[in-house]
Amino acid sequence: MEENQKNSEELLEQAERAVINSIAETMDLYGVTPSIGRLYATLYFKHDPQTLDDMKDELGMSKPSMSTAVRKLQDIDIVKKVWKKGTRKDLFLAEKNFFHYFSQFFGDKWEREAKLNLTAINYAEEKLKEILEDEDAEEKVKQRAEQDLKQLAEYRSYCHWLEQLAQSIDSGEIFEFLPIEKTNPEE
Amino acid sequence: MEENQKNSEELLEQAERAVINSIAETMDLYGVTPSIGRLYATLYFKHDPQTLDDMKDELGMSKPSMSTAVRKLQDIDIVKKVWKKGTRKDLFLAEKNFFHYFSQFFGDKWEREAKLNLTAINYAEEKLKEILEDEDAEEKVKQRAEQDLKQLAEYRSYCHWLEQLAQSIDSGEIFEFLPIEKTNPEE
DNA sequence: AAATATGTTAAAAATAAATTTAATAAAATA
DNA sequence: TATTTTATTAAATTTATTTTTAACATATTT
Repeated sequence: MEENQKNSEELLEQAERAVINSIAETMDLYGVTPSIGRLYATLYFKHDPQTLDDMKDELGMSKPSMSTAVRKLQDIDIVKKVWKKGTRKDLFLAEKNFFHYFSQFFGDKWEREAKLNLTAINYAEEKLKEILEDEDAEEKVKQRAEQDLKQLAEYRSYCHWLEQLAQSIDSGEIFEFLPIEKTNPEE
Repeated sequence: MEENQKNSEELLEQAERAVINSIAETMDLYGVTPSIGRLYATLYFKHDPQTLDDMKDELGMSKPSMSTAVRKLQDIDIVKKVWKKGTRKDLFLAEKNFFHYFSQFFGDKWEREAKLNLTAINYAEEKLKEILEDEDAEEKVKQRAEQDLKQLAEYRSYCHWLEQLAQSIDSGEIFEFLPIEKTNPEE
């Protein structure tokens, strides 16, 4: 029985460890460093809020590292500070809903990308049209301006599409097109 | 007239420069360094294929840098090597369809993320179920195993959803839900 | 108010990534 | 086949990022 208890704990450890590793490995996609990814993955399996000291012991890193890492995770809204009576230390809990995270992250990124590029495209189109309207401009330059304008029109389409996508994720509309399915185990 | 020709060229330069800067700035989203992003942005406005020497002159960097940068861009399929009679130097042309790029990039990333995590989730679920079936396991451990299983079921849903999304982008189905619109200028 | 506990900022150190120069390899011309 | 041109790899350098140690600030307890 002693034996078995030990075994169960080991199994639990193995199970969690496997998922922690894969989360940490894939989290670079969301713009966090491996260490910060690993911190999040570790918190993902904590069902009670953790202190900075807990984290530093768990990961074998310094406390300032934990402090900055956890702030980064708060910035991207996947870790929250919680309050508990009687504790002086700050306590943190991981947001476990990946959809929330996904939406936030890509929504922001795509919106930023679209906005920035659309601004540049608008500016460029203005200049290029000036060239086309200038009777004294060299033919070669005019041709190139025209070619650029054609290209930029396509780019504009793409930016607008990105905005649409971001918006449909933000509003949740996308889940009408691609519903979230409660899936059954074993693939 | 001399004056005006000069002016048109300047306008063209300004127009292209603005878009090059914004592309370079947003391209980190697609996992390339600023330099490589800038190289792509520069190639985006070249209507004739460019040699490594062209690029190195344009960006003021070394040839080996251009060589590795252009290979990276080939890897992610947004630059193609082209062949032209009579030239000994390699020639490269930018893929200008951003949808193509978007699909490729996120499709791959999301598929990889989903696959890797699903593998870990499957492994973990197996172990956790073993714990639940073990009569000698401590109650505390069993409870935690159950909690983990619940969490992982949600995570599995997310991974499957990601796979769906990747697939619908890959197949183009997503464009039925979010059509690409030919947009008109000035926002 | 002094002592202690906690978290954060700043400087320093360590690590990793990007870039260049130099060396090598491969291909093309003479 | 020797020479030249072009591209790539390897080593060295530079630059940027991450992490730590040490100093500081803030709050809490005694």
